[in-house]
Amino acid sequence: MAIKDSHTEQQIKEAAKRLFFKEGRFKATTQEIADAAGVNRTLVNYYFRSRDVLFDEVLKDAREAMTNRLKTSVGQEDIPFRVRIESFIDVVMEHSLTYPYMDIYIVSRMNDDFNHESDIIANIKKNEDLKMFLKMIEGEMNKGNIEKMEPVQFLLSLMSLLIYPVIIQPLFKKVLQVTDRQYQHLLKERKEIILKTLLK
Amino acid sequence: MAIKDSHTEQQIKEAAKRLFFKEGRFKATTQEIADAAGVNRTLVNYYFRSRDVLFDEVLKDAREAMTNRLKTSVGQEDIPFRVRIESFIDVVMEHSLTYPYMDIYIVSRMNDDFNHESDIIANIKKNEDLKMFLKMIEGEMNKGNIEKMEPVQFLLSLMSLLIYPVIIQPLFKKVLQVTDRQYQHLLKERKEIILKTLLK
DNA sequence: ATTGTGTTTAACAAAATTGTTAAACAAAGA
DNA sequence: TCTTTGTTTAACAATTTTGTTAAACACAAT
Repeated sequence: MAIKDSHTEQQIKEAAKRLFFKEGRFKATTQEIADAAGVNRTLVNYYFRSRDVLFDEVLKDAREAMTNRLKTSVGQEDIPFRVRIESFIDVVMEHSLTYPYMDIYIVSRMNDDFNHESDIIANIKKNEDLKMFLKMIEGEMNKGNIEKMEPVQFLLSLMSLLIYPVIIQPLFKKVLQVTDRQYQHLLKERKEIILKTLLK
Repeated sequence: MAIKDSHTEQQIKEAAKRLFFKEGRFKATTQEIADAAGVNRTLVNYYFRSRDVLFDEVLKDAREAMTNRLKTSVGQEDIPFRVRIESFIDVVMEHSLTYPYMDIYIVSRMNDDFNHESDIIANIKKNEDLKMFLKMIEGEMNKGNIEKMEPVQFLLSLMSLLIYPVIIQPLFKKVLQVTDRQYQHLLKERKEIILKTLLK
């Protein structure tokens, strides 16, 4: 076997993640993915059985990477709440800039997939880390550090403020008539704004 | 000519809006649209030349409807800022609940359409109403009613808090393990939360 | 050198999707 | 009634997309 090329599978995955999650090419074909990876299209079917399986695998990968990054930074013990939130913002913001369309693509696939064929999507569920995070938020509310509300609402607001400006970027650049540079600048400023907005 | 059926075109449009913007079926085929409208598929091509033209027309319709609703409520003269914002929230929230995926679908189409074939998308631009709205926000910042920042950032936050929770609904219902009823309840509560969050 | 294993390719088949054409149809007006 | 106009349908053609198969290939181990 050709050891040098054992990374073909990885190249295909990378290309798929790029097209699906980064460039938001929701209907990228196997041909386009193969082209982006610089390989023969048949290899997509050789390594992954179908386009859907490929999608599910890269989705699983990307979600796991995300979860791990959150665990090792936000999940640390004995750090003050504010630092934890800052950490959360950093990780999610970076992830969101790398793969802006990941979550939206999941939603899009959920909407298409009314037969519930995807195990990966079927297995998305509340995990312990999330429960802990929500508990922590609740604690801060009781301490009076955050406005009181359902902890889930705080999480919703936080995620909204972080992710929406990134996914809506192409449209807002036109609507607001700002250049790419200007918009990137706006995004960078958002961490401080989000902190001020949510942690008064 | 059959007067009774002059609404066929409208039925197709309604079905398209429903599938594209409400149900988030991004890759809905002309057949699916025709089925949803209860008409023969060929009629889609008869009334609209192609799927893309149909998309552009319903997009144009939906955006115009939205703009008009904003104009007649938010755009009124001599109303206090807070009422104006409340009005904005009401209109955008209602629109977002009716057509959650509209903006995202536009973005998705912009990402696909690197040849810039769509006039409707090409013609999206900053309008006077938006400029006025941003000016008004700036004014309130100077009066000290809102945290000072780029007015555009305020708009971004406002839109994020309003729209993201709606589009991410299918995913978050799974992640948070809440029922549809519970999530709808969360969404209803958001108006107050957004007001408290942004207009301290 | 040859065998075996995993990789890559081209050729093929099947299905899905789109758009066109020509004929059938329905109703209104001459 | 007959003609005209606009609507609807079925049949067709073209294209795109997917997935399979079998052969070619490369390399490692024997």
